[in-house]
Amino acid sequence: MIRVRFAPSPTGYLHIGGARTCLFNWLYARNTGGKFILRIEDTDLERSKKEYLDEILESIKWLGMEWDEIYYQSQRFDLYHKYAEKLIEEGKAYRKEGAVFFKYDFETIEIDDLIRGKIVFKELPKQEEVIIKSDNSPAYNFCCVIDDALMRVNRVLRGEDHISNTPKQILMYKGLGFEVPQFAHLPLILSPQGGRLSKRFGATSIREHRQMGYLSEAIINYLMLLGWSPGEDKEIISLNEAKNIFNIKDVNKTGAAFSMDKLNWINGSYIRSMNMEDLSKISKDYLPDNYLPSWVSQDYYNKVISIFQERTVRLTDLAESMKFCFYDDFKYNEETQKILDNDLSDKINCLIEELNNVNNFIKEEIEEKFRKTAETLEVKMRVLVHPTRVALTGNKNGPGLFETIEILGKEKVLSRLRKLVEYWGGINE
RNA sequence: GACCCCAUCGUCUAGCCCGGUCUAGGACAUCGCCCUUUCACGGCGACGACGCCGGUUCAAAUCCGGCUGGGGUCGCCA
Repeated sequence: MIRVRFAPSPTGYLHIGGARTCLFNWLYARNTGGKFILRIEDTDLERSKKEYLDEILESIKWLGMEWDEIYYQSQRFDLYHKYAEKLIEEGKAYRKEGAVFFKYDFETIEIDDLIRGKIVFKELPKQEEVIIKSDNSPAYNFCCVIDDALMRVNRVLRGEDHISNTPKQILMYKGLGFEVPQFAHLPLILSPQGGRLSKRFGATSIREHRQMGYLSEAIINYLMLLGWSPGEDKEIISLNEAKNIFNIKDVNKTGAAFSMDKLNWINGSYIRSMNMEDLSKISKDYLPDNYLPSWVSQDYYNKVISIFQERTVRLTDLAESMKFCFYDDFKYNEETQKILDNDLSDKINCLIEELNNVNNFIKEEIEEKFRKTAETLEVKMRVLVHPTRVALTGNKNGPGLFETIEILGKEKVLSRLRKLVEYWGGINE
């Protein structure tokens, strides 16, 4: 049975790269019917924080993954010390400057990487490696080897940045008398410019992306596409579908640059495909406190959401774009004012009258009235449409005007149109 | 600098393992057209890549070598 693990260190929030490593481990385990282990590498007591730990666990779950076993290195210090003692007794390690060093002889090391094939190290920069630090805490490479061996991890999938750790670790496996697992080094996720994904590039944590209005399905979908392809020109794919066809052999070797544009596209695509109930519910998590006036009914809210659904890229966009549906007190801005340069009071007054006569206030009837009015006044539809949109929404573009009118309702529509006429009156005085 | 990894459109990729089906396919982005009351969605189209040099071969994006370029690691961090 295949046993893989994701081993985050709770010294920061779960970032994009970590999430992708976690994802590929998860996919590999689920595809093969193996086990997915989570190991918290909290040996750095100084930098490890409970806050980070909680967030990492939360993010993994939020992304839709679950683990079969979880371990904490901070609870296993005795174990590491025991093995260190054993190595000392066997003459494979020694104490020096208050620390314990593992010593190894120069030796050619071969890694048979599942993704890269054979990797050969002809020499190593050092002949010793700290395994117990002078403050008595165990060092990374040592814990990693002991845990992977004891947890019976037989496939180690990790970032390419760990390739250079691998020969040291193999030497430790051998020194400890453990069986060496198979390794697979995943390509790195690079910044949009191609360099290292770091602070320079705005948001790196999953948490931040969630806060920015990205859906977990979109993030996970996008991450999957970085270094792996489901084939058949498929781009939108769920975690569940992916787990059925994932194969470690199909993973690329090349680093992949992170593209916000593509993530945005995928996110929009998922938003568009959501059902009303789900979108309505989740969208509320992204509204500022006390954003919705008390008079707003669920039915009205849903209708509003429905006209914005196909033009929403991130859930956080909604609060701003929907504003005119809940508030009357918007101003015509500089850009929209240009559309109101011509005083069309007479024409808009006709329109007000016509709309006032609509009994069944639905978009078909409303459109009908618009066409009729335009025809009577011998003007193009656009002459009426554009100023009306500005009067009703404050913006020069947005959802279809007739459905917007239907949703706003006769009362709001007429009062906002009258306000426009007043505005023109004010200018002319 | 040493060691290691990588190399197809601007970006993510398909194809490469098993050479001919590739005048290299798809997606994002960009641009244009259509739909249309605007934006968006959708549809159609354009732009756009096998890094370079050698070798093997009747034939190379595909195999081999070198070069160049990019990336990673060189912590008593993980």
